[in-house]
Amino acid sequence: MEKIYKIGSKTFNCPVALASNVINGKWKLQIINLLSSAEKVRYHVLKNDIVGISEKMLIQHLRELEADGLVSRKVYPVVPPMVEYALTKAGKNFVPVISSLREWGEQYKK
Amino acid sequence: MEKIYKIGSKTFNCPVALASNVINGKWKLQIINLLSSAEKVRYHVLKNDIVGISEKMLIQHLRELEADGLVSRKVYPVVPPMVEYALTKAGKNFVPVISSLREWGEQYKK
DNA sequence: AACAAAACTTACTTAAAAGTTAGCACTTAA
DNA sequence: TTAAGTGCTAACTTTTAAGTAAGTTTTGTT
Repeated sequence: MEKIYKIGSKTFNCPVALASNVINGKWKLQIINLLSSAEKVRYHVLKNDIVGISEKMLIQHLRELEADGLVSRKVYPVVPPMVEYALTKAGKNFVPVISSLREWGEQYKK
Repeated sequence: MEKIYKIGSKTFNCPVALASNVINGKWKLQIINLLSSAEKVRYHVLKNDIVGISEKMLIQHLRELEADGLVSRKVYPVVPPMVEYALTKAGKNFVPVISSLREWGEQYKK
């Protein structure tokens, strides 16, 4: 019997392969990173703080993270629109990964 | 003045962006994961243990990890060939990231 | 009447990543 | 003489990711 790891409809044979798949995407880690800095973050804040990201990619990655259960989305029925993104439980569980990743990256500071 | 993070000829404005770039690639985390399981690992072991990877991608990712300074390569002049891959200092520094990633992934075990 | 704000959506193009198949080099063993 | 073992490389195709630019909605404000 083989160990099986599942998220949504995706199946993997090791936890690292699963995690790797979930964070695959040019901006995913940066999005999670920013979301981890506050309880909730509005769309335009994400857009402004992640340097270089296009709206298309931001939305696309947010939707994927939502589908994978790391991110939640709350819409307020106002005009102009207001949408807040936040980490779910699974997303918050991911924060230690981001922290160690950030710490690793710090060694390359110039 | 903006904080700048550099690895090779690549420049980033945040450590997470840098790390994200280094591990970008379908199999990179799995390769680092396997390399972290021993002092040195032979090419065919990597090839056999990472389910689904093609030789092209394995070599390509190994070369990129080498270029980014996480992996070292040692060739023994014998026949049939023998090549050992290992984590460098920077690669070993990355192991805590892999560990927390693996732990996060474990919650999806079925 | 036009414009601004916020959070998108759509259509399209380009670029990059990944997959496929085949082949090579060298030596030993069957 | 033929095959096996090991670690690749090259050429090519397919698939996926990412980028670009424009348009949409709703209401308040100038």
